[in-house]
Order: sequence, then structure tokens, then C-alpha cells
Amino acid sequence: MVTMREREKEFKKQIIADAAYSLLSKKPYESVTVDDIAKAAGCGKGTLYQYFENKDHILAYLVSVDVKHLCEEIEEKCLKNPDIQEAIYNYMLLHYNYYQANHQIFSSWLRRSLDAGIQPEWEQDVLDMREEKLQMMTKVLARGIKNQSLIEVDPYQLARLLENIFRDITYSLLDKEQEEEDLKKVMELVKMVISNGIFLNQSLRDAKQ
Amino acid sequence: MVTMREREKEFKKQIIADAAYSLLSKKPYESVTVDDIAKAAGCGKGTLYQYFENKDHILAYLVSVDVKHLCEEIEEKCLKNPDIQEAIYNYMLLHYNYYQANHQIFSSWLRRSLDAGIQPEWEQDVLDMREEKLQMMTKVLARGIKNQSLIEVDPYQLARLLENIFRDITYSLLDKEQEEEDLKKVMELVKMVISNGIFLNQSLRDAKQ
Amino acid sequence: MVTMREREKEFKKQIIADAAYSLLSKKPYESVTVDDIAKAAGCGKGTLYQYFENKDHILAYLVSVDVKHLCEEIEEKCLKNPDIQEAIYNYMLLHYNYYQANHQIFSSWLRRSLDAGIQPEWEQDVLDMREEKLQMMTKVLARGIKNQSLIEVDPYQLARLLENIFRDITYSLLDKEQEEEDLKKVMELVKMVISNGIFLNQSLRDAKQ
Amino acid sequence: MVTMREREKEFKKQIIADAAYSLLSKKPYESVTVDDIAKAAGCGKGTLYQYFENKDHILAYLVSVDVKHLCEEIEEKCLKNPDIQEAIYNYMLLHYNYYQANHQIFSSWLRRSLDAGIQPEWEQDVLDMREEKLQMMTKVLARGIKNQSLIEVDPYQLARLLENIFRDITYSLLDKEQEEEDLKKVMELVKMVISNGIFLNQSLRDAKQ
DNA sequence: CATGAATGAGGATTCATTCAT
DNA sequence: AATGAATGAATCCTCATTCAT
Repeated sequence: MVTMREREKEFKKQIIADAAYSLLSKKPYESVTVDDIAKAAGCGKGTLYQYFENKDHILAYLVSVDVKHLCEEIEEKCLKNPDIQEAIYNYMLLHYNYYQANHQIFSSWLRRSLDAGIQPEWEQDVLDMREEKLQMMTKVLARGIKNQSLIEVDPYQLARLLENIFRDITYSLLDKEQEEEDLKKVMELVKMVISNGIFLNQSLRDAKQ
Repeated sequence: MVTMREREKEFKKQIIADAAYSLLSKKPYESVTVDDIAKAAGCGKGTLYQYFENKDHILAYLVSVDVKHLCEEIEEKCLKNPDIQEAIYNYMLLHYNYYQANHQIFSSWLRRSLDAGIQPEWEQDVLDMREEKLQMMTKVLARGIKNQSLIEVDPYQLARLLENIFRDITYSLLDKEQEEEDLKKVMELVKMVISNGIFLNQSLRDAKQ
Repeated sequence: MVTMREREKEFKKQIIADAAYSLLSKKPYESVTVDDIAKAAGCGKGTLYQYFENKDHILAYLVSVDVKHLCEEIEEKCLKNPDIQEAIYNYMLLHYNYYQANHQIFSSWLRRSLDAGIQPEWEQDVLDMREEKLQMMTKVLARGIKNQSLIEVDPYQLARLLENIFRDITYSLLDKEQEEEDLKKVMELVKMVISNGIFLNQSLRDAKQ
Repeated sequence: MVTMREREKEFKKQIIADAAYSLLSKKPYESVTVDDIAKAAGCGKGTLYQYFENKDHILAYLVSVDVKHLCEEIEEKCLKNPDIQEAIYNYMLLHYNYYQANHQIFSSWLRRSLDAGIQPEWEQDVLDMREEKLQMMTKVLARGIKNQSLIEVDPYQLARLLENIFRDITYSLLDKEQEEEDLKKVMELVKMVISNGIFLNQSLRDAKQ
């Protein structure tokens, strides 16, 4: 059973996390002070430390929640999707949206993580989820290979490549004029590239048989 | 004419830049102190400020030099390359190598840049060079489209997509076991994906005619 | 008359004091948080403030209770003891035991006290008790001087000196190997030193007469 | 050879140490901020950290210098003193003066040290010096025992007891009116106590022979 | 009464930049 | 020109105390 107290505490944690999220999405970790977050959350500095052990912990929490969310969506829209082609497009689109929204946070986390300051426990949490994500997509791709919808390559490697292709272009963030309508164009482009690339076209499939 | 003095000054600047490069390649900007750089360059802290206005300036200089180098290589190995397919592979490989080596620095620069602290002048410098790079590749791709080696898509968009595909996978940096031999495998994979994807295969080209 | 309420209140105060005692005996005042004490007492932080005005107040209370206890024992085993020599040994032994157990607390109190942060009222309380303690021993010593068991010196000064001799050796606390069996040895040593020193030996006493 | 620079640096370190000393002699470590010390030394906060790694380091340095000084004086006035009785008085008087002046600092150091926060290296330094001090006095006492000036007891234990007897009475620090002229009285008292106590008196020595 | 979440003053420490030598 | 000592703004974090429930 979840007590009233626990619900309330979780709620407040969410408020702080939201405030932190909105700041850390826009500015790098180092430029956001604990005070900034507290102010944005409408509470005192000390309050943060009742919900999070650390400034790093806040970041770790945000990343963890984000990745978990991404995982769930991938399970829903890719793993459970019988249409392999659609599953693949979704996989890439989800990543695009994820990085579009969370690039700054993700990048901050990576930096802190590699710079050896983050609790191994928190770090592992995110790494595990990423692996789970890759494994799910590996299954999808393996299925596609089995029923000859896809070219025969290592499905794990392919999952990683696809994960990468649609990472948002950090570079492009500098050109702020585009953004919105850009997605559609690029999506069309990628679809075309990928379709003709990773899917065996009918003629070749015929040849194989 | 270049005086003796200027040569000497340029030489010392290079020494400092080299020292900074080796440090900033491994650790994020924020974790590298001006003192670290001075120590590595074998000079006093104050000396740095005679060759660079700023800590940021050092970073900007490094990025600028790196990107210029990348540009030159792209001009050589892509723009001037008559074999379109090879030009495209080179384009991606060069980017892979570039990001592999300079990811940390590039990422640091992006961060500082977006955080609005960097002199617009230095920033523009790098942006211009990136644009130049894209324009060169756009020409290559346009040529390929014209002679029907490539599918018909916006060549500029395609250049950007390709630039992106081979960005090194920051995520993967966490799995340190792989790295070296990984490149070949992934390169093979990408070649296959791309080949079958963006190049019209013979049967389709025949059909078009 | 003491109401039921008051009894209950006093009882809870004791629980908190006991918890505080066990913590403050081991660690310096500054390293023990109010939260630690509350946790150890099995109650909320706020509750403490219903029984004590202050963190300092808790400390003052502990010291006051301890010193009162020491006073009572000195009255019993020294003042009321007809055997002067035994009374003196007891005096020192009681101090030894007292400081052995309460050094940390006593030292913390002294620090806070000198640092001018403690309510004068609480401070005076302890000072008075110390004076009372000294006065009792002064009486004992005066008696000893009168009946020629002791050398003729200012009994008050002597009481203070004796109080001091058997203060536990803080320094020695660092050598943790000794402790237990140490006491006996040192006690023997002190007895010898003191006996031959402050007690007129028979031959001299004979001579005096 | 000692360069000009090093001399100057050592000089500045002394200035800071002196400032710290005058503050830490009067108030406990915790009540003295790094800022206070900097102000007292007439320099900025950051400057301190060029000469000392830590706030703790400052304290450790002060204690170390003090104890070294005490050691030197004990070597001079006790170990090298042919008159055993005088050597013993000096031993106690030196300790009295030492603790009188440095009690606050010493106590602060002990606290930090036991609270496990201090670098083991610094800690050992002081412990070693204390042992050296005890060993010197042990030699003196052993000599005294050998030529039958002193009672036969473990000279090491006795050295420790004497070290303790003349520790200044922290308690007494609260009675500020006395202090100065107090010393003489108490010194007289102790001399008498000790003389009659640890020195065999003539009659007994005769008996032994 | 009891609680524990909220608070914010206060402190140690770091580091880019300046400037006297 | 070269140096590196001096600086203090900026930052994270702790904890005694209060107060609404």
C-alpha cells in the first residue's frame, strides 16, 4: 500500500524534477546552479536535498526517467508492432524525438558520467535500460531477417546503427530557423534511404528463392 | 612578409594549442583548468593570456583548426574525387574519424557556444566552415544525381544526413571493449545499407530508362 | 506534588537525554546532528524542541546531570569518608572514571561555553556545582591537614591539583591498545607518588612532635 | 640552496600561520572561518589555499610546529640538564606553558583527528613527536632511577603521568581572574608534592643501602 | 503533542583572470 | 615577454530551527 505521505512526497519530487528538467534541457549542467533549480521549483535550496542526494542525482534521475519512458514506447510501438517496416520507422522516430528533447540533458549526463563523478549505481541503471532497448530492437530485426524482410546482417549491430542515424543533429540546433517542418522532409529522406537499403526488394527476394 | 617575431609567436601558440588539445580531447572543458594547460605546455599560466584572450578562445581556436583540417580533407578526397561512391564513403569515414578524435572537444565547444558565452566572431568562423563543408558535399551529390548514380533527393539534406550517420556513437564510448575492430564491422554494415539504399540498383536503373 | 503529566514528560526527556548521551559521548558536538539524536531517541526532530530549547540546551543538561552525579558520589565517598587517605584516592578515582566516560561531552561543553554561545544560566549551574565539589574536597583536605595526616598547603589549591592529576589523558586515547589494564598500573603509580608526597611519612611526623 | 622565491614563500606562509594561530588560540576550530583567517592575514581567501591544502592542514601545521618547538625545549632543558630534579620541574613547567598557550589549538586538533577527517600523514607527524618527547623524558627518569634519586617505577609510565599533571586546567580557564599569579602558587605546591613523592628521601635511601 | 518537510544562512573550496616583478 | 602569486566571485552542500498539519 502506498501511504498518503509517500504520494505527496513523490508529487513534490516530481515538481522539482520538472523544474530541473526545464532548466537542464536548455542549458548545460554546469551552467545551472542548484539555486536556479530551487528557485524554478519554488522552494528553498535545502529542500532539494530532501529528495535528491546530489546535484548529480537530479541529473541521473531525469535521464533515468527519460530513458525508461523511451524504453516503454519502444516496447509498445516497435517490439509489439507486427509490421516490421513500421517498427523500424518508429524506432528511429522515437529516437529522433527523444534526442531532440533531451539532447542537452543526455549530453550533460554523459559528460558527468565519463568524468567519473557519478554514482556507479545510477550509471548502471541507465546503461541497463539502454541495453534492454537494444535487445528489444534486436529481436524485431531478427524477426525481420528470419522472414526475409531484411538483409542478413548482425541484428544487434544494425539496431545500434539505426539508433544512431536518427540522433538529432546537434550541429543543426544552431540553425534554429528550421526545426519544425524540417522533420518531415528529413523523415521522408531517411525512409527512402532506409527502405531501399535494408529491405530486400522484391526482385532480389525472388532471386534468392 | 612574415617577420621572425611573428613566426616565433605562432610557434609558441602552437605548443600551447597542442597541449590544450591533448587535454581537452580526453576531458570535458570544465574539468580542464587553465593551470593544467599551462603545466602541459610547460609555461606559466599568465603566458597563455598573451596568445589567447580567453580560456574559451583556446577552445575556439582548436575547433576552428580541426574543422578547417576536415574541410581540406573533404575537398581533397570527396570534392575532387571523380568516383562518387568512393567520395561518399570517404565523406562518412572522414567524419567518423573526426568525431572519434575530436568528440570531446567538439562537444565542449557546442556547449559553450550554446551557452552564449563565446565571442560571436569565433562562433561564426566555425559555422561558416561547416557550411562550406556541406556545400562541397552538396555539389558531389548533385553531380551523382545528375548522372543517375543516386536517387533523386535534395542533395543538401542528404549531405547533412550522411554527415550525421557516421558521427561516432557517444553512447558506445561507454563500452570500451570494442572500439578498434568495431570500425571495420560497422563500416561494412553501413556500406551495405547505404549502397543498397541511396544508389539505384541496376535493375531499377534499367527500368527507368 | 508531581502530576502524572509531569512524570511522563520527565520520562520522555530522559529518553532523549539518554540517546543524546550515547551519541555525544562518542563524537564531538559538531559532528552530531539534531537529527541523529532524534533518530536515536526514536522520535521526530521537532519533538526535541519541546523538551529542550536548543541543541546547546541538550548538551548543558547532560553535563549538568553528569556533574551533579559526580558531586553526589564525592559527597558519599569522600566527604563522608572518615579515612582521609581513602577519601583522596576515591576523589581521584571518581574523577578518572568521570572523565573517562564523559570526556567528549565535557570537552564539547567547554568549547561551546567558551565560545560564548551558551545561556549564562546553564553555564553558571555547572560552575556552581564544580565549586561545590571543590569545597567538599577542601573540607576533607583541611581536616587532614589539621590532624597532621597531610602536608601544610592551601587545601583549596591542593583539591584542584588532585582533581587534575587524574583527568584522563586525552592524548592517550589515541593509543587504543592500552586502556583497560592500564588503569591499574597507573593507579598504582599515582598512589605511590601521592602517598610519598602529600602524606607526611611516619618518621617526619615523629620528628615534628 | 634555498632560492629567494622559496624564502619569500615560507615567509608568507608564516604570516598566514601566525594569523591562524592568533585566532585558533582563542576560538575553537569550528568557529573560525577560513575567511576570518584570510582577513586576519590580510589576504584573500584563495591565497590560503596556495600555502595550505586545507583548513585542516592549517591546523595540523600549527600543532606540528608547536609540538616540535616543545620537543626542542625539552631536549634543551630536560634531556641535556644534568640536574634531574630541575629537569623534572622544567618538564612540567614546559608542558604547563605549552598547554596554557595552545590548549585551544591542541584540543581542536585532537577533535578533528579523532573524528577521522585528518590526513594520516599529518596525524602521524604529531604522534611521532609526542613519542619522541616521552622517550627523552624516559631517559632522564631512567637515569634518575639508576642513581637512586628517584623511586623505582616504570620510567615511561612516570613520564606520561608527569606530562599530565601539569596540563593546564581547562576548567580553570573559566575563572579568568586568576591566571598570572596563580602559576607561582601552584608551581610551589606541585614542587612540594612531587619532591616528597617521587624522590626517595634521605632516610629511606640510607635504609636501602 | 508529535511530526518531519521546508528553509536559508553560513562555510569550504575552486579557478579564471589580473598584475607586479 | 614570462611568470605565478593574489584574488574573490561563484558554487555545492549542511543543518539548526520553525511551523503547518
